[in-house]
Amino acid sequence: MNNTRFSVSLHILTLLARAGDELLSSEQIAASININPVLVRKELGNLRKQGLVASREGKNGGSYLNKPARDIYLSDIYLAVHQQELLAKSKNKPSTQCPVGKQINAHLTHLYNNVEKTLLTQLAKTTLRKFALQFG
Amino acid sequence: MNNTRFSVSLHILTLLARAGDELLSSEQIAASININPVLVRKELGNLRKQGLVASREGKNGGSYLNKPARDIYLSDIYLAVHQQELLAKSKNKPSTQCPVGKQINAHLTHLYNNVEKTLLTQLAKTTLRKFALQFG
DNA sequence: CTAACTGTAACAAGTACTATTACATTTAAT
DNA sequence: ATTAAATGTAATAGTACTTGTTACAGTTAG
Repeated sequence: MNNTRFSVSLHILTLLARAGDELLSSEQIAASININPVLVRKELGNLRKQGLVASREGKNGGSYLNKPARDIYLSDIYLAVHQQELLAKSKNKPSTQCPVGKQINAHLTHLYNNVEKTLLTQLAKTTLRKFALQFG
Repeated sequence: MNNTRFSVSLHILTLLARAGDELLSSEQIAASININPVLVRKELGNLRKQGLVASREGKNGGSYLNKPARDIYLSDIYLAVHQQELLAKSKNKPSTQCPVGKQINAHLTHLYNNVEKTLLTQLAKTTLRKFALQFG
């Protein structure tokens, strides 16, 4: 799993969960994560596309959770971040001559799908609310 | 999980499992994967360090499994590949001012450790023998 | 003693990730 | 209305990571 993007998204969502009704600007969020505000806005854009957050433009604008933190599962965040990669197929082109080479991608895909299913089940056991409550 | 290296290692080991007593050269393996032989030798070096394969230098040299394929679990391969990363800590430095920023790494680490444990359990359910047999 | 390998290091090329700059657009508040 | 503070997004630059290549010393079979 792409640790960086998942971590950033979870960090963002944790801040929003704790902010409640208050909107947070990309600058405030970026300060906590210590990354560039534009990256935050990009991740927010993705999370928005997945329906997890909403944003208000203009002065005093910012972002907030689009549904209660108890209804957001960590698996949702994983999926939001990995949506793209899941579709992207591997670029390696093993030999079509070799019996292993020509079948390996199919078998790897099958294996990865199973692993991912397990991983999602595991992540679905924790909600954003539960995660955010850890911070006291 | 770093798909590329895991895929390469599993590919290598599958070839070796099917080769039985016959040694395979890095060139033969590279041809099946369609990557550079030096990368194969690097991965073999790592797998050797983990005790999964052994190699013989010199003419007619090559590599072979260091234990029966039925005693190699896919989790062993995962661990062999990720040994380094597991130790490498994240380079992101969140704000120490923010209550979320200053604790997030600890919580993320805890979460990732749990996820990884699950993942290993899942991978431990399949042996290299079983995986290799799929290729008929 | 030669040919065919491995093992490694050093470097190059390619790719992906992250940061930065820039700016059009939107909205709140005065 | 005008200004100030945001978002949204594109384009570009810089950096880091991955993969490929070259080179060569060491090893072993025949």
